[in-house]
Amino acid sequence: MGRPREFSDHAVVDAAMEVFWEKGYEAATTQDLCARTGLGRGSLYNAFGSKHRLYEEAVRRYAETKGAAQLAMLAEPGSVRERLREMMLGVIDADLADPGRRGCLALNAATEPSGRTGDVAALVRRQFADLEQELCHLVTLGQRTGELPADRPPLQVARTFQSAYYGLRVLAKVTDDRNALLDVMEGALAAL
Amino acid sequence: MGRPREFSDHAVVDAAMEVFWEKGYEAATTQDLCARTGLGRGSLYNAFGSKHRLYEEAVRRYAETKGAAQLAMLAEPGSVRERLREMMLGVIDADLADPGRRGCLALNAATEPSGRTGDVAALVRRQFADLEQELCHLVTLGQRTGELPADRPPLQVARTFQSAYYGLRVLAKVTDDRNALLDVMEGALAAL
DNA sequence: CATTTTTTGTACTGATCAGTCAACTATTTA
DNA sequence: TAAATAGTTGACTGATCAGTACAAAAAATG
Repeated sequence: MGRPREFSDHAVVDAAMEVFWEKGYEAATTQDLCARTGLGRGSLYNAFGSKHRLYEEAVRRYAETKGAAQLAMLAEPGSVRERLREMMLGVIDADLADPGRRGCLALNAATEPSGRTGDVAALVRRQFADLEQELCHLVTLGQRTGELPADRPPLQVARTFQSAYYGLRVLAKVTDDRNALLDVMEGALAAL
Repeated sequence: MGRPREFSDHAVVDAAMEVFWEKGYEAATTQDLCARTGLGRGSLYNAFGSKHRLYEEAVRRYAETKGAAQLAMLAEPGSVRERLREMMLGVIDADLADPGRRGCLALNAATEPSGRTGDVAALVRRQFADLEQELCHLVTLGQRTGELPADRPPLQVARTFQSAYYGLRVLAKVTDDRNALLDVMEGALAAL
């Protein structure tokens, strides 16, 4: 009861996510957030309490949308190598095409001091763990079907691939050298 | 001529480096920098001009000290695998032992928006390139001596290893799971 | 010793920060 | 329609920000 909200929570968190994604937590101002979300200060604080709580929501939303989409992509049909190649190629193209070089919000949050404690860190950990699990599942599958050599523990292989993947996204932050990124991809696939 | 400085530039930049390393660029305040360096605002600004210029100096200093030390470690005697294992083990131990989880300053700079443009980005790029080159040299050496299989381009192998290395440092930011980090190491070494 | 040059310490600046508050508006409920 | 409830608005707060101004202090130069 009472006056209804004039905005959709999802849309507002999506907008806030964009701000944090572009600027990081520290550099994002509440003014930026108001401008992008279209909300006044009062509404923003009434709905989310603080800049940091909104940040948590944004990271959560990132996991629910972008993170989930990536996991879904990995679950599509095709050989294991094809799917992993698809994922990395998609990231290379997306990162290089983005003039703001925002990269991966979860990775950004992991690196920024503000995201290394409390709820944000927990969200990031979970997102990392989800990817690890999906990759491990894929490697296990590939080993079972004979597509991949089965001489090494799937979890180890998955974790190494995941590391190469995050390293790739770090490199993509500062380099324009597509060939370097493609080398990372080829090497990571060859290491399976 | 004129009054001599009461401080050593190196010592001051070292102190500033610690601040930026712990807090990142945005969250580090000029007050933090004054407190840690022991300089007054006047001296700091007279000597370095701005917070951002001091940041540049700090990143440069990081490359000159920590970065160079790491490259030197890779050049020590021992088999290629031994040296690479040493490097990763050292990083795992160091990162997990650091309560502040500062990680690698160059990597932090690469992900923070402030470090993705201008001189700081150039410094980070160079540091990445230096490591790539040293790794490539090591792989080439290993392939020549027969320690490593020579069926893949050394540069590709080096780049993939480098990516896994940076990914490792990202993971170490949010996880305490030493086994997960060791898996990354073992997998990266197995992929050589 | 007086002048020049540079550093140092500190008080100060305007801007901007995250967050608050009270008046006002819109809706539900009785 | 009147009371209750919740959302919106924009001005406001004190704190803190990066950076500056300036006078005092310390050295070099003549």
